[in-house]
Amino acid sequence: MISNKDLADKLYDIADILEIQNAKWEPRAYRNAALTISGLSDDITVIYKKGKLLELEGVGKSIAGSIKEYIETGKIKKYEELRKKYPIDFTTFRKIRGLGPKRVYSLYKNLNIKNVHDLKTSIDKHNIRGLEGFGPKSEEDIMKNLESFMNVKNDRLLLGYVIDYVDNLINKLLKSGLFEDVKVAGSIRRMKETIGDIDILAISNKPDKGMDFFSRMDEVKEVIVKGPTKTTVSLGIGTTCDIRILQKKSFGAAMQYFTGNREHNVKVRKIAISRGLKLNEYGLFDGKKAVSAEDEREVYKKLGIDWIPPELRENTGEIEAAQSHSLPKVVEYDELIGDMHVHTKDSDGMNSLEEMAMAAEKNGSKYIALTNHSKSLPVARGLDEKRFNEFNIQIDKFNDSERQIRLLKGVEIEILKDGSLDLNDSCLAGMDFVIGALHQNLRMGSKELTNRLIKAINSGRINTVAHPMDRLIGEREKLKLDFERVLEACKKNDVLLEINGYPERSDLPFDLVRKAKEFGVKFSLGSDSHRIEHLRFMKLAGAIARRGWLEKNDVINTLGYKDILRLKR
DNA sequence: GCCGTTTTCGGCCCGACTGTTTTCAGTCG
Repeated sequence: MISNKDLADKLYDIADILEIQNAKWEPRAYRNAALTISGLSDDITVIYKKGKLLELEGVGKSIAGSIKEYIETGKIKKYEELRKKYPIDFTTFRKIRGLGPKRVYSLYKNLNIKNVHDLKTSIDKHNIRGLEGFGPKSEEDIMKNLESFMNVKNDRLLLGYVIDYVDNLINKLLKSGLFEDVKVAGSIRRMKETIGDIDILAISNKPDKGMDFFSRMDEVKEVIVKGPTKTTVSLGIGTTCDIRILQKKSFGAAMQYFTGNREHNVKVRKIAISRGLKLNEYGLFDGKKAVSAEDEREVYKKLGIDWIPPELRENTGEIEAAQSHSLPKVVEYDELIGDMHVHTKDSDGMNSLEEMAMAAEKNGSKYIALTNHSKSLPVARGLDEKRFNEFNIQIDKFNDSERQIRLLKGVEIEILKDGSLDLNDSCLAGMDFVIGALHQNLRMGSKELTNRLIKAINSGRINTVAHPMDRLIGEREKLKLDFERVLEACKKNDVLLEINGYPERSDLPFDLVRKAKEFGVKFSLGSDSHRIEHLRFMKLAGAIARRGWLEKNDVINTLGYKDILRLKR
């Protein structure tokens, strides 16, 4: 079985080699195809079997042929032949900053450097300086970048743990008095679950001083590039940060330019070209005249495109929808008035019922569901029927008090190995909201696992499925479920799917959210809080909902307390 | 090699920074 990543790497390698051979446009074509494939949510093999390769952006007859060949034989003849001529580890070299195909080739041609090991040896012998186009500075930079490549775990950071850090950074910049405005763009503005770097845009009349201030902040580990309009640094938290300083009159264009993912931006710029205009970070231009620049909405409008919420700017159809004025009105963060997944210290949380309730009320929640674990999850000190009944009496007492916030009696119940539920029916009858969860015995075949989950969905006892894919970003892959069968069962039984905002989980993933919505399934959002500081993860769940194109009616957290109670099973 | 609301041929997103050049190629995002 081949992976999308392996295929994309091979296509990128082909592009690199073709570029060495001075091919003009083919490298770009191969890179476009590789980019599309690495961004797919479906397995390329599945797409191939459906006969839909040619529908992929950037994949034409020739590349589709190569993909077919790779899936069927495990090899691509064109790739093998090119690699025979250039036996270079391009895939690894691409990850080292400052080494593109041309310089990699020069190193190979002159010093027979084929891989990272060879590179290290040549650096140690100072063989690189003196090469045409390389000086002592180049050698030093390559050494530094090689070192940081070997040291840095190439993990992307989790959005949930970066947001506050970036807010703090921005506040420091604003407080310096050197900037009129500072905003975050890039993947953080899109609220992507993981981020590769931090993009900051700033307005300043004193760009030189502003750049000096920025590059000397405590958070900065090293300055990578520094100019009057653009500076890149690496930060102590293990990521790079770009800052661009602009004038107020072009800030909207810059926000547009630096927010969308690459494919989104390329497509929007192409639309500009098709209208005889040019779009860059300084504005939308008709010749030399700026048609619009200060306001982001205006930039889109002038291109005949409705404004697109940042979370949607991934080139997954949002541009076409915005052109035909058929974008969904995605759910707003402040429409999410309750949190449907909260733990207390009665199972594995850190705070009491009262502490969680009051913190949530302070955050603006109208209600939260207290959903502790059930007895068959001993590591989380799961509750049995008796303890749940006692706990629910505390909830009744709290709800009788004068406080504004309301608590729902809930449980995150174990779906046992045979698909049955971990608490008896009379206990479940006392619950307002039941979350079914798979936590244990996950090493079973796809069919068995799917049947187990569907049995629970068919039970008529659960409201939603906790973190349905059970993935942990960077640690554990998604469950091998037959997702379409799960969706059918959910729809038939009016069972929701959870969007779990806990950063490592971020589950359902947004692309599957969208698929589930198209199926007609609805959603419950939860922070999966285990302490009061986690309650803010509701916003991350909201972001995933928006990234999955969900509207107000797709999400139960937009309901009032009384309507939520009607969901009781 | 890919693609099409000016096109099945003739284009292909755009600009900043760096080091090594002496006006620019390479790299990055």
